[in-house]
Amino acid sequence: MEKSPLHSISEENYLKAIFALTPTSPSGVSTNDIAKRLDTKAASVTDMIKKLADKKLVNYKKYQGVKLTNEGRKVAISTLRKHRLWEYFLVEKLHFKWDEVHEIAEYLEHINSDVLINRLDDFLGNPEFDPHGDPIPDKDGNLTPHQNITLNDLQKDESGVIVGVKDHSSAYLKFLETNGLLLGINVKVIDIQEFDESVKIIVNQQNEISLSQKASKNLIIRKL
Amino acid sequence: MEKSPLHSISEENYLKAIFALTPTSPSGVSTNDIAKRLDTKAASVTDMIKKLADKKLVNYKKYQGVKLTNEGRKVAISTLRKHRLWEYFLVEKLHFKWDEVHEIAEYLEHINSDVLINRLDDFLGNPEFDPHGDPIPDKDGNLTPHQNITLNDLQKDESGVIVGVKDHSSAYLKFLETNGLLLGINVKVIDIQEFDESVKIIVNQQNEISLSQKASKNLIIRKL
DNA sequence: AAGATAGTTTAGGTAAGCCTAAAAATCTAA
DNA sequence: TTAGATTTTTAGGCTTACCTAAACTATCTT
Ligand SMILES: [Mn+2]
Ligand SMILES: [Mn+2]
Ligand SMILES: [Mn+2]
Ligand SMILES: [Mn+2]
Repeated sequence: MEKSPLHSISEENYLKAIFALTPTSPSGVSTNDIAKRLDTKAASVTDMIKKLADKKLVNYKKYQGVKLTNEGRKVAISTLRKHRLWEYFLVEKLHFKWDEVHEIAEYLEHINSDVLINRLDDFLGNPEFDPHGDPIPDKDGNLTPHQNITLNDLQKDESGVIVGVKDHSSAYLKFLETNGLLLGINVKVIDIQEFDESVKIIVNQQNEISLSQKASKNLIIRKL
Repeated sequence: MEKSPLHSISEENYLKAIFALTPTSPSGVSTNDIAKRLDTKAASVTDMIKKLADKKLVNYKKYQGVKLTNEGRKVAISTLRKHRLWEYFLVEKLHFKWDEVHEIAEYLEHINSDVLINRLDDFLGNPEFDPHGDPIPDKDGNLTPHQNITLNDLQKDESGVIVGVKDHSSAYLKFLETNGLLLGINVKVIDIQEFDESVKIIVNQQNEISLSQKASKNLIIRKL
């Protein structure tokens, strides 16, 4: 008798997607949004939602969108924990760049062994944030949510420290890296253009660069 | 357009099983042997063998058993490399015992990223042997085969060093551990019972213990 | 309030990887 | 050398996770 996993890889990916989309659709995540995020078709999403509802991982009423149950949220957070710990491992121990780790972690996150992930956590020194500044849930599923102030919210002459990114695309992360915009770096807004909301900033009290609104609204900041 | 892996997890497991069974059935590995090793049914094996033959990973003639092609052997060895490197990681970095790592490595071995596995290899210091004494293939697929002399082959008063195990079961590994029979340990045969081929040995020039033939023929030795 | 449109579900189908039961091939041993 | 046993293959089914096309529901526009 082989012990089969409680949740399939697909189920875990759906739960994680619903969890991620919940803040912007708290009244119910739509079929289409899930389909877009998982690069699949709406009909497939409806299929899977029914299975998740049968397993009591989501609450679902036709045409009303979907919400995680407590149990579903637990699975999503546990998957996030694994994803972020593996990302941290890849960057800190195997010297990957922060734009190279997401895809590999998409696979590693589905290795389900509590012993494994807790030992990895200890081996890494119980890190609080992943390489993109996202908080790593602890083994009891506690997740300190990000503050949501971005560079775009700063006024002229205000400064802050980079603590995370909202856009995890390789293109964006590479762009940040070439401009020295890494976690922990100090930024000060010295000018804001009205017409396109682009900002001129000083990076680390040294270089002066200018960022589009799209770039600045994806950079999470702790105000100083 | 998602890039889908060249070989499925199932395909990799079949290729690994065929590779492992080849030494004892060089003229062709039988359907039943594969089924037993993978804990599946003969009919399922026939299905998969056909798929592998279509992909030119094995040569197959009905009722004649199956042999790996060069390409198939490459995939098998690459999977072994991953399996053994992850086992080494689990024992050396996460402090698992040697009897606890196999199952987890069964999953980790299917994460297919050359960059990942080569960086892991470097991080671990390019180990040559896994926690069970099995050789780890290098990145070009070179695999130094084990010598096959076991404790059972030693004559009275001969001694050797433990370099591996043939039986990887948790029961056997735990038994060895409680008797101090670990890799690198010195053993000397001081008596052999004719009637049941059990041996009395001295472990590490200290403890005297007695081993059944079943126990001694699964312990790989380098003669001194 | 009705029709157009956008979003969602259903219907029906596919491929992978497994299964049981039955048929066919091969091996073994008298 | 041939009957019986064993092994292997085939036939037909199942589940998961996808898909397209068509039908349905909800929402927006006039
Ligand atoms: Mn994933
Ligand atoms: Mn991340
Ligand atoms: Mn495996
Ligand atoms: Mn091993």
